[in-house]
Amino acid sequence: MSWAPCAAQTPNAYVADCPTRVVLDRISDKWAVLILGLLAESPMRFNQLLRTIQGISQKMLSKTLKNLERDGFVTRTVAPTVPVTVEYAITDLGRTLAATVDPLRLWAQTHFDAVLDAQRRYDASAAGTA
Amino acid sequence: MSWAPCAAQTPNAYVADCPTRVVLDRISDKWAVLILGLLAESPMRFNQLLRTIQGISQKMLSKTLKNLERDGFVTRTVAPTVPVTVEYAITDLGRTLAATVDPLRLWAQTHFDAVLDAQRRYDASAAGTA
DNA sequence: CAGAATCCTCTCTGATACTG
DNA sequence: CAGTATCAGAGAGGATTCTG
Repeated sequence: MSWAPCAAQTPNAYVADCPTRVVLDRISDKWAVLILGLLAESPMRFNQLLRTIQGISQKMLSKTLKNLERDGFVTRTVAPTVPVTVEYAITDLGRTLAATVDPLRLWAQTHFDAVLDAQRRYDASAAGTA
Repeated sequence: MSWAPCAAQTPNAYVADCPTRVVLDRISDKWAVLILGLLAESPMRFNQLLRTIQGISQKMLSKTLKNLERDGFVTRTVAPTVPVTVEYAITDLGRTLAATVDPLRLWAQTHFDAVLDAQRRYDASAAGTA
């Protein structure tokens, strides 16, 4: 709902770029990338993720996992043990996404200081402006 | 405020990865990537961007540009013409970010169908589950 | 263990009106 | 032209409670 940018009819390729927005929206999920990264290392169970991430609510974990599963990035496997056991694992598709997002992590680490510097400069001059 | 994941003390590298989150949060700004992409092609003025993007509100454009400027991704240049003219341009830092995000665009375009397929399958089976 | 359902708050965002 | 200020609605997300 409300895919405004998709309706834009400008000749610019970036504007009408819907698939990109879909992906970016998933990436922007505060926890999605984090979970994907964890699952890329090894499959995990629900409460295991809940404990590992620590800061995520049960609701958000549930919701995020559901989204990731829906997009085909992770699989959900239920083992009919006594207290039911559910394991989440990354898919091949999810793995390619994780691999694509990874450079962003490196960029962030590399340019983090530059960004912080820019912010400090901006805030300093903005203080005088206001 | 509320940087929960930063507070997590797990041994996993992904969890405490703050710079990544900062970058992802900026990327997740619905319009930030779009604007950055436009400015990467050529500098633009405020209303020019407003008209080009078409679907963004003036408020969001203003806010997003301010954020991008604060992070050092774009510059804001005021020309003291009769009705004041403001030009926004991408910086070198912004350009490296745009370049890093670009693979994500390609990934999105390449795997968009796979994601849609996964969603359809999920929705179909979910219908039976519910 | 692995969630679903409920409540409630707080932010994001759009629409509208005003300014230099 | 290039914004800022204000109001109001929608939705994200946390805390808590309950279930199979």
